[in-house]
Amino acid sequence: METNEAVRSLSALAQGSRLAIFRLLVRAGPAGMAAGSIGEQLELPPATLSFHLAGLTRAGLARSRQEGRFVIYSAAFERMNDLVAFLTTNCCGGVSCAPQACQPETDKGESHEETSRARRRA
Amino acid sequence: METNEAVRSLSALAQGSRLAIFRLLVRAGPAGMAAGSIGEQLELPPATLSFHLAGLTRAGLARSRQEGRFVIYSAAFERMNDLVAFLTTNCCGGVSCAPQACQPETDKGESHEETSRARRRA
DNA sequence: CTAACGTTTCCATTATTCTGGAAATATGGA
DNA sequence: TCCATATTTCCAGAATAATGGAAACGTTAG
Repeated sequence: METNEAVRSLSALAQGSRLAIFRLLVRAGPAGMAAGSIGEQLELPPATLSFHLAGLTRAGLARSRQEGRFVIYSAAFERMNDLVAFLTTNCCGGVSCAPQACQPETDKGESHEETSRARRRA
Repeated sequence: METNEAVRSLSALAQGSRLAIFRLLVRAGPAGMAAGSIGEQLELPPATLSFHLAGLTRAGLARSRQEGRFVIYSAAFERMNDLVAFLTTNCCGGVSCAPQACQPETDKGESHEETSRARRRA
């Protein structure tokens, strides 16, 4: 993922309504949700909702498909994963520091070697 | 992690210079980097750099410690991990959809079927 | 065709953020 | 003490983003 794409995606998520919309779509899975349902659930007026949905779409984090009279929005999971990877790559210089294991000087009695192997399952 | 915290963190990352700074710090690991080195590497004037470092710090994504005449900044890995978790939780309704496995209709072929069912293990 | 519904566009107002020069503030050394 | 170096604060101009009412647009059913 390129830096500019990442900035666009992060900008899209850096706003209360859009973040709420995105998380709703993440929950909804590939099936997605109609624009109206989203607006109803989050209590957003149509114009505002549409503005934010357009933002998420422009950022590549959501897609839409027409289904009858409804427009169904769904999260772009692949893009979300790319973004997460972009943020965590080369964590600690790439040396034995799986993302979930990055815990700097925060705690006291932790070892310094045991986390070298990545645990990809959460 | 709370929504407002997430928005603050995402806002902090949603800007080219700050994203670059953060990734530099992620690479640097817990050792961190002096403010000056960051500015040098990214060619940012002092005022601009300080502005963005303050932003990252306010957002909880970086911390600073004084070391002699230098101020050393380092990434707050724990916060970064919280943020990633926040974005990916309840992916696909929580049904057997580990973050890295969320791949909806990404491929060239479209799938307009009801994919509300979980895919076991990608 | 017409009516009804769902969604988007238009628009103006308001609010927030980015930028960087210059000056102020810390820190350590001579 | 005084100087050099490192970083932050002050400031203000320029740019960008959020909001929501009203109207326009698309789609389907009757």
